[in-house]
Amino acid sequence: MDMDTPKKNQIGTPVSKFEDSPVFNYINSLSPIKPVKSLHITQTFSSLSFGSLPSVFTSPHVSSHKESRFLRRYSCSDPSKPELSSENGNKATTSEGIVMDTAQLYSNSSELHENGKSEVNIGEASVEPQNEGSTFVIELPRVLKYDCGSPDCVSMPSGVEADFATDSADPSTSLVPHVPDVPEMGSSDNEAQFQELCLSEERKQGTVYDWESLISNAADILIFNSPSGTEAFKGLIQNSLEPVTRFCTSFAAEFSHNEINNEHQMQIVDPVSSEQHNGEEPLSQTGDGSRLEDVEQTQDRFADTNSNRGMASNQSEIKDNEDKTCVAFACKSVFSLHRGMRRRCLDFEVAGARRKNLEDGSNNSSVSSQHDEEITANEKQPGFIRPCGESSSKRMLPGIGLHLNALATSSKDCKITKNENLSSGIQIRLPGSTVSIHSPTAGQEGLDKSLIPISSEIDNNTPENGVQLLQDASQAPGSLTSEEFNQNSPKKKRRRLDNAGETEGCKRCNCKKSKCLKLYCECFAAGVYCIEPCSCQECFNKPIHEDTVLATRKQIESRNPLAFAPKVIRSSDSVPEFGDESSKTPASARHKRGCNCKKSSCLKKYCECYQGGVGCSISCRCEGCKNAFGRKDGSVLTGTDEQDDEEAEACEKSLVDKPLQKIEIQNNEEQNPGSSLPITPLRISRPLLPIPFSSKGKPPRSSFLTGTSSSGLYSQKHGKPSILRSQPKFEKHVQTIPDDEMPEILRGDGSPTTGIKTASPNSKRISSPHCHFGSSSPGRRSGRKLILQSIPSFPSLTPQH
DNA sequence: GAGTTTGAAACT
DNA sequence: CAGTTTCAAACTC
Repeated sequence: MDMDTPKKNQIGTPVSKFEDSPVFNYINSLSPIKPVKSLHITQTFSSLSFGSLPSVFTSPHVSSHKESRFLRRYSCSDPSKPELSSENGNKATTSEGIVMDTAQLYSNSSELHENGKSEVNIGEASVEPQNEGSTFVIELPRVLKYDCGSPDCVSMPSGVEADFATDSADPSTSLVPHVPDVPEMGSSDNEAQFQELCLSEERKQGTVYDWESLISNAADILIFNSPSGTEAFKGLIQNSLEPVTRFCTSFAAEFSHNEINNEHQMQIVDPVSSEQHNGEEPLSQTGDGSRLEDVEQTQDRFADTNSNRGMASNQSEIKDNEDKTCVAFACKSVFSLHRGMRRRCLDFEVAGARRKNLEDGSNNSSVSSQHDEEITANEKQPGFIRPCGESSSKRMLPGIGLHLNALATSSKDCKITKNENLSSGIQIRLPGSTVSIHSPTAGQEGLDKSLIPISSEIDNNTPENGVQLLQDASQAPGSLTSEEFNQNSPKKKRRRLDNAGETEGCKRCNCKKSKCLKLYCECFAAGVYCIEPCSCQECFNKPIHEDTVLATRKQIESRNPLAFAPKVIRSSDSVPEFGDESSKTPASARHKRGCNCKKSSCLKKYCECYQGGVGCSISCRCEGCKNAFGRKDGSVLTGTDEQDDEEAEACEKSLVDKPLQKIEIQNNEEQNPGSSLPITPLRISRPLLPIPFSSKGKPPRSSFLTGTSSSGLYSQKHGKPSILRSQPKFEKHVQTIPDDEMPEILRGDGSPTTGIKTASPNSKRISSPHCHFGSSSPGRRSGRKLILQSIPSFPSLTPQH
């Protein structure tokens, strides 16, 4: 809970920044009109949200005509899109001028990017140069909105929230601030869109919550601004049971709201864009049915554009049922929120079960109920999380912190998920989808579908997904990831299977003598109870022996307070996802204690650093370190060109994969240090990879959440709060550097390695291009824009993975 | 699936 | 803190 408040606070600060920014002022000055529009928006928003929504639900296709908008919207915040569209359409009728403008803006922006099709543009991440205010403005607002909503987004969200609150008063202002941010977030509109898409889920989570809260209570709107993001989430969760309509409505309202604002801004900013829109407007304004089609088309386009990436699945889902999408969004949001909780297991199996459940009776309620149950369970179980078998979510919460490490180590799951995310360019969203998977929300078909593919990917790279995954892997930096993903080898298969099992339940242990009461046991170390899949003997790590488990845990902690803390600590950079993230990023994730490898050259999972997807640091005592994620020397694989390339790829990929791990890693405290620490680009880069997730938002969050709870189990008690924490943490990370060790480690990492023992020549790290983020860590913000631009579409897609 | 290797965890 | 033992995962065959 507390965590949430900090986030909000942080958010608030960003907003202020925007307002303070000259750009913001300029915009304000420009927009006398804006206020009026804003008014409309707000009005429409409220009215639409409530009134229009029902219709939307009834007719899923209500989507607005303006495909471009929707596309973006879909891309950005998929679930809400339909609703929004519908609402937008309504709004359009009501306030045609505004709506049209927005549509034009979108279209224009798209045209600007590519002469034509907004979709294409959307798909394309690039277009940095385009930056004409119009384009950016359009997308940005969305992004901002989404970001705003999402707790994850530190800067952005905060800004958004603030804007949101302010919007009621001055939409223009809110918009303005966003614009500047947008460029940072995504160099181009497309990128922004992608990011939005990717992040959308995560953001959605946050946003959704906010929206819901808004819907439920007008006062809730204020909530955005209010620090109590957590509350909003809770409300969402609880509300999840409530008719999805609220979500939809809320989404629609928000979207309309955002769109309107954007439109206004856009218009103000670019008269030209408005003109272009005018030409397009007629189309967009077509009846609602057209809107639906448009939406679908846009989605399709999206899918097409992103098909290579693997987005299609998600989009298809959306297409399937707009209403469902609404629900899905809600679910996703909920899931995303819970991700951290569940993440521990990331159990695909569980997810599948959940999916099934969702499908069967899939209902938000189910989800919420699950969450509730989980929560309750968590509360009941002080320390440990149940294994996958049990309510994974519950487990996740408590044990997340520990699990994170373990999970990270187990990276398999994480990687898989990451891959998945990556695989679907838009896929980035996939993460969300993955989330959805986990989430009980599965009620939605779309979600289910997404989930299924994902699962398939996870299990085996299913043809579709698999291909994508492969591609992704190829694309993805992480040579490692590719390896893991590709794992067609029997072993790999095993792992997958195991992972599947693990993911289902989490990791499986095979303890024979430790009774699963020592850190030897991954389950115990992760703060999770052993479950069926475990092959352990004489296991005491079960709820039945809760007392024993807790007592043992205490003992171990008394010896080493950080024994259950995530082994891998990420720098806050990773967290910063949002726009900044990439730029900020160079997350320097490091192993807390460092490894002591002598024969594995830190190239095998024997090495905890490698297993955790992080580079070795000064703290490592390894010999002949060749850690692909970064050598303790500080050189990141630079030594070998291959490695470099791989690293570069890996950076992105690994980031994708690692994000989970990284997520895991982060304890609030620990994270902070990392942020502060200068990161070696290479190391950071990969570690940063996770950050991309952050950009994607969800993964990081969950990870963060999980990670945040250094003592996942215990943290679980706080459960939700932990999630909230996670978000705040990101921001905080940078600022705060709580942990003793972590910071040091990170620092050590950041600093060129002393190469204590390493026999290998320590080559200075070569800041691999991929590491962009990492390099920029110090001056994150300043570099953001550059980074975004520099970032390949791929990264942007994944939203930083 | 059995056996080996490896390095962390635990112990002294 | 260093050295040794124990342990279970990772890996190989």
